[in-house]
This record gives sequence, C-alpha cells and structure tokens, in this order.
Amino acid sequence: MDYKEEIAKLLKKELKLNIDFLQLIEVPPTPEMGDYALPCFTLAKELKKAPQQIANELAPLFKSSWLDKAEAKGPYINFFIKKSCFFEDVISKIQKEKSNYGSSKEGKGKNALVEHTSINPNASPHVGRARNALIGDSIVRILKFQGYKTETHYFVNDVGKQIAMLVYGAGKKKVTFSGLLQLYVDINNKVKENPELEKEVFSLLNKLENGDKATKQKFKAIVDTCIKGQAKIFGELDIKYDFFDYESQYLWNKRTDEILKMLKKTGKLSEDEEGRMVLNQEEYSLPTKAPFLVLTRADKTSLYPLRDIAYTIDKANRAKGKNIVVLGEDQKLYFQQVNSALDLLKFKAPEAVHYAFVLLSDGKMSTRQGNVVLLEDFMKDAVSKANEEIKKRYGKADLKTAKAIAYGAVKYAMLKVANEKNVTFDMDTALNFEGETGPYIQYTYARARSILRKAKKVPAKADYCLLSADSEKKLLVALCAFPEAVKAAEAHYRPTDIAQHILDIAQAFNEFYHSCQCLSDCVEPKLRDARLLLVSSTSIVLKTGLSLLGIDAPEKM
RNA sequence: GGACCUGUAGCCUAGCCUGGAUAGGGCGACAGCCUUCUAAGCUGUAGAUCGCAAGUUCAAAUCUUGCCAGGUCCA
Repeated sequence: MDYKEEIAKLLKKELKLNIDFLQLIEVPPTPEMGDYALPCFTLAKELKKAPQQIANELAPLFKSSWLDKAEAKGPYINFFIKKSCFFEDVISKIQKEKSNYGSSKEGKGKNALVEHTSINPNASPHVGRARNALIGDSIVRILKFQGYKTETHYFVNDVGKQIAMLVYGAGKKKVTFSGLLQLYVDINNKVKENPELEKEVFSLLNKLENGDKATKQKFKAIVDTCIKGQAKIFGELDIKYDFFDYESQYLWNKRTDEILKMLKKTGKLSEDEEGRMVLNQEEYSLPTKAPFLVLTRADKTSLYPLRDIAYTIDKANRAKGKNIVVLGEDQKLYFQQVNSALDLLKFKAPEAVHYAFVLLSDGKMSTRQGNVVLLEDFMKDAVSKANEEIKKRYGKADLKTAKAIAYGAVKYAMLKVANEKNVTFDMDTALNFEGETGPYIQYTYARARSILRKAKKVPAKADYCLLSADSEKKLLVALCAFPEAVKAAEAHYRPTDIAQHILDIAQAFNEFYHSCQCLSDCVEPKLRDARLLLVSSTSIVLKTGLSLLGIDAPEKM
C-alpha cells in the first residue's frame, strides 16, 4: 500500500478541494515527527485561515484502519502509520518480490538502445574516460531492471587523426596495448617539435580514406589491439557491449552520400567559398559564432560530423524505444548541432546523458601529455589494497573477494558523485574503504548475510508490532523508499540516486545492527523472527541496489 | 564576446527540478565502544555568512536577475 496516496485520498475526502494533495505530502525531518506530513501553508491560502488553525482543526478528523494518529504540530499535520501495517507491507513485499523489489516494471515490453564509452581507441582508458562507461553501464542495468529490453553500443572512432598518429608512430613495429599510451605521447611530442611530420600523418589518413588496402590493414591492427585491450579492462569490470560500431564503415558505405542528398533537399546545405559542404543551422539559434556545420572537405569527402550524423540516424532507425547516448560535457554543443541536423531531416534525436570531467589535483587529465591515472592502475592498486585488508583479517589472500571489493570501490567512487559535477580524483581518497564507499555497503551486506547464515532459517511471517526501536523504523523507512530511488534514477538517468540511497540503507542497517541483537539468547524468539525478516529484507535490497551500479555483493568479507 | 554546467564546514558530498519544521552524510581532527550476530563498524565533540548582492514570497540552499570564481564548448 502506498500510504502517501492513501493520505492524499483522505485529504481529498475531508477537504473537497481541487488540489494535488499528493504533491504536498512530505516526509518529516525526524521519525519522532511521524511518517508523513502535510504542511498547511498552501491550504491557508485556499481556506483563508491561519495554517496552525487548519492543522489543529483538521488533524482529529483523519481516521483509517492503517492510521495510528494524525497530529497537529504548528502549521503541520503529522501522520503516524500503524507500525504493524507499515512493517507488514514493506517486508512482505520485499520477501515476495525478492530481487525484483524496487522494479516498477514500466519498461516491460519496451526497448532501449544505449550508446556509451565510445572513447578514442588510442590508449588504455584513464579514469576520466571510465566515467562514461560506468555511468552508461549503470543506466543499462537500471533500464534492464525496470524491464526494458536493452542493447548497448560502442561507437569506435577508428578514422581520426589520433589513430593516424599511432599508425605513423608505430611504423613497422608491432604495437601492444600497454605500449600504446607511451607511443601516443612520444609521437605527439615528435610532431610538436617537427610540424613537418604532420603532413605524413595526414597522408596516411588520406590513403586510408581512399581505401588503400595496406593502410587499412595498419589502422585495423592498431584499432583492434586497442579495442581488445579496452574491452578486456571493461570486461573485468563486468561492463559489456552488444555492438561495436565502427566509424570507418561510413567511409566505405554510401550512407553519407545519402544523407547529403537528403540535406540538400531541405535547402539548408550549401557550398562555402572553400568548396566544402556546410549546413546552415541558423533556425536553431545554437550558441555558436557562425551557424554553419561543416560536413565535407572541398573534395566532398566526409568529415566526422557527417559520419556521426549518419551513425546517429542509423541508431535512431534502429532504436524502437528509448535511445540514449552518454557524452562528456565537452560534447554538449556539438551534440545539439548533430541533433539539429537530425531534426531537420525529421529524425528523433537520442537523449543525451552528460557528465563533467574527472580532474587531478594538479590539473586536467590529458592523454596527449600522459598525465593521466589509468583505470587499470586504479583497479590494480585497489585490488592489492583489498587483498592486504583481507590478509589482515583472515590471514590469507582471496583474490575473488579482493576483486569484488576493489571494483566496488572503483565504481562507487565514480558513481556516487552527480553526473554534472567535476570529480577531483585522488588515489588515496579513492582507495579508502571506509565511510561512503562501495566496500562499506558491501560490508553491510556481508554482515546481514552472516546473521542469516547463523540463523539458518528465516521465518515466513512475524509479528511486527514487536519492532519498536527507532533504528528498526529508520531502516524500514529506507527500505520502503528504494523503489522511488530507482524510479528517480531511471527518470533522470542518474545512477547517483541509487548510490546515495543504498548508502542510506547501509547506514540505517549498521545503526540497527549495533542497537538491536538478533541471535542473542536474550532476544525473544518472536522478536528474533521479526528482526530476521528485517535483516533478510535489507540484504535483498542492498544486493539489488549494488547490482544496479554493477557492484558485486560478496557473502563474506 | 556568447552559451551551458558547477560553487554547501579544512577537504569531499546530499538536498535545488517540485520553496516549508533543527541544511543530511562522509574524509580528516579529537574523545569513547570489541569475553555479545564481522571494528571495512558504531557513539559523541569541534567544524556552515549554503560564492556575493538584490528581488519574488507568509516562508529561499531551493525560484528570478546581476555579479564573482572554477569547469566545458563556440567550422
């Protein structure tokens, strides 16, 4: 039962006003003040009475089987739900739905296409780039949880100058994934010192675009090495892709020509004084200096934006429902330009999820300059730290658990911060496993599981009237709010909402853990049963919440 | 020059969309708690002009405007 809605119904019955009461109902700041509250300020205006007076007059009128009492406190009416009903409702729902608890199932029968990661295939990914993959992967998990049939795409920019630089830098040498970053840094320095070399790089690119077989081979070799390496790292983090879409296919197929033809029909495509094809986007009043998007070179070969428009149109055609793309904030304006082109051709543009950059304490990360924290290094450090901690506690290493903890720390560290905020990355802070971290939540789960293991059996039913501690109530309230958190996370494509909420649950559980015993002999068997169900419900919700962030929940740690 | 995002204790962060009760957490610091279900935990103390200013409102961290600072972008 949704008590908020029930209260709104009661209000409607009493007041007969045409107001959306559901909107007005809130949760009071502390549990002693009740479970839900109605501020009477808005009513004061409608009824032309002081809010305190309204609260006083109205409060005694509310009666219902599930309502313990409604109490006026200043300008508020505080509603207290009958404890047994509240616990019964939430716990039985969790126990019944198990790992599906929290899913609105609103995506059932619907489809979603998500493009994420799509980083330059020029080196091992740094933690800044990883933010895209982590956010994207979590969004995919959330959508799947809500019932969407979801497919994941990675757009591989295998045509750009960066790849040409690598091909040029590699020469005849065979490159390895781990050597790519150094190669990239070196060749950038070399070209900087001797700008003449850039011509060679562009001639390689030119050869590629003209379909020169040997050059194609060289590009492919490097890109394959890189994608394979990246996929391995992301795969280690359990981030998988259904499709790798290569930009280069738009060099060989005729899609870009078709798009140009379509654009020509709109009358917005023209040739500029240099002979390039440019799209006039004036009508969209984008905040650019000039309202033109350059689509081709003078020789009419495609530029990146044109290939990207072609790809985005292909995706729009393919997507049967939601169509989402995760992009860095640097792509915001450019994305609007691409969108406007799609709009002009009457295609539905994807929804973008933007995120801000990850910074280092001493400045920005730059692959070109090599001052980056590589995701794989972060992962490695985290694993060895986790293993040390395990050794400290259990005397011997356990790689599987260490990885679960380490990757939980890596993912949580990146996902707990709102997408649009810059993250200042500091390895020491990120490797702290205490406080608001993935391991803290995993630890909480392991504690709950430990109790359940020792209890051997969780009863099917219990008398929830016996649960009278504040910490029990607080925990229940947090569990009850989980579906809303999932809904919010889905609506705004914000995994952070879930990260924050399961932290609340974990904190509430740990408080409960310290103040309420379950297995001690001093605990009445009936109370023990009720508490065990609360523990079991917590473990279910924590595991689900973690899984939506792509984080494993080890049974022991 | 223009556009978007961000600004909350020494540091990090929630709340802002949808205004409402005492601005939640965490790190770090300090003081406690393991012969009781995992101390990767818990409790307590200190620490906040919610960037600044004005406006709207009975009520502003939240809405509006201007300014300042950081991030991002503008063939």
